[in-house]
Amino acid sequence: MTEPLSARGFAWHRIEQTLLAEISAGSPQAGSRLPGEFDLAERFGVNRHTVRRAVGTLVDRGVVRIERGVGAFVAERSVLDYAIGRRTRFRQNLTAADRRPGRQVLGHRVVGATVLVAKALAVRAGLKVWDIHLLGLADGQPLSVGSLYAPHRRFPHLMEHLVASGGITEALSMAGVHDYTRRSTRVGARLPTETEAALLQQSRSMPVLITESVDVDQSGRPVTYSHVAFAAERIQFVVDAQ
Amino acid sequence: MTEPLSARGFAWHRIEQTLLAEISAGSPQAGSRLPGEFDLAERFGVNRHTVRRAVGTLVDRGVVRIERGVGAFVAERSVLDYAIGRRTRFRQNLTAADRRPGRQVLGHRVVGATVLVAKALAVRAGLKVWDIHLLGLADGQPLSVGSLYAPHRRFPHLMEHLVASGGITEALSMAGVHDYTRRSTRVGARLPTETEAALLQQSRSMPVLITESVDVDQSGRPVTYSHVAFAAERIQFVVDAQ
DNA sequence: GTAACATTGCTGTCTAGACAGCTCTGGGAG
DNA sequence: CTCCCAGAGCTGTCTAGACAGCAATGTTAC
Repeated sequence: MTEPLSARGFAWHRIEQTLLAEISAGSPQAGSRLPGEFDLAERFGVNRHTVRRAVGTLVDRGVVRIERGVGAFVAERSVLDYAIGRRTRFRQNLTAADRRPGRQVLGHRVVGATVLVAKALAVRAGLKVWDIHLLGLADGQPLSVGSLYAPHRRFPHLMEHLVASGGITEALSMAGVHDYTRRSTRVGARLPTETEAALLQQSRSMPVLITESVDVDQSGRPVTYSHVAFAAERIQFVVDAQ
Repeated sequence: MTEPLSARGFAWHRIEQTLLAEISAGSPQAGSRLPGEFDLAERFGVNRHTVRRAVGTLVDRGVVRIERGVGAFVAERSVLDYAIGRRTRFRQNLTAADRRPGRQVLGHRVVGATVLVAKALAVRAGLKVWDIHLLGLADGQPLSVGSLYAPHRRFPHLMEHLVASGGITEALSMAGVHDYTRRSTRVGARLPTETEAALLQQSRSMPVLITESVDVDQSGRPVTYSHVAFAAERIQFVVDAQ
């Protein structure tokens, strides 16, 4: 919910800060359960709804995770370093961090390129392109979700290759593109849509990092364009000078 | 507040969707005022608090902006493209986008380098370093807030130079570093702290993009280390292959 | 032993009302 | 004419209570 800057001094804010301090101090350990709403209300001498307000902001911050009908738990997390550079590869990045990579095709279709996609792929608007909806996993946990666009004419069997090999690099290789490099990446952040939050299994109030990227083949010709949302609480991008 | 995935079907969710659709359709134009809480409550046949829940989620999404004592307004925004590369410069990026750049020193002190800062600057932990708290402005509106770290021994008069010139590039030049390049940048996203939200004049539920960067001089020696939070709703990073 | 059921404890939604605090506006005092 | 202040209109906080819905537990019937 909205949290004005004048929040200091209000009961719910005081309770939020107290709980936050206790969690930081390790009193309710990561993963363990918080007292119930009625217990907390009694402890702080306020109504249950005021406690709900305080705990709600902690959920928004990602400090606390709530299971309906069960209780509130202190959240736990770990952040992945994801290198962005000329040779950005999902699989490579994850194995480098000792995480088990996973790809899942959520759906695919052939559509006319929008102006944005067409510009990125350097084709004319309306040209048939693949739109492959992909989920990226790290150790089985969802990490990214987004669309991969590629010209259908140049890669008519891309989906079959993708299904057969399981990796994008491999699928492109089967299609004759044995090497590709990242030409540009745009990075932004926003709150996720309902669908994104559900697929990433994260709260709607935790941000997602948005990347829009173009990969080109050895001759500099655009091969794929990707629009991907990453769970910001589980990832961090690293841009090194090349 | 927390928004479970089973939200569909509840009154507040229905109201949220209805208002969202109307805003998307342009009925309450960007910048214009929404009806008051009592009016909306009457219109949807619910209690005022249920309307507040719905509007609150729209505020969290950045669709609506609330001014206390006045009313709720449809938010409007514009996103700045900010290039991240070897020659990343705040002033340059802004003037390239035809925005008026501004810097404001919020405070400065000399501290012992933490392990993190020491590692970035390639000095021993505990060495005296500048910690200059800076606010970055675009057309007078706050865009970024963060700390700039630099070895105090090498740049004893950095603050004076910064005040005299107003720019980091200029201040470093006066200290003998006539050119520097970005060695690495880490990009992440999270929700802002209370202070950050206040300084950036944004909602606590809108994400900030976090960059940690190291600039090096021509000999490759680290010059400055920066930890900066950008208002994600007003900026987008562009990483181009160099 | 096991499957179906009822109970218990918890979170989620909604209503109703009271009061505080902020912003703007209009009227009166100077 | 200007300044100040009261009031109107609005959002923010908190209380109180009711009921729905979910999950785990224990109990009963087979």
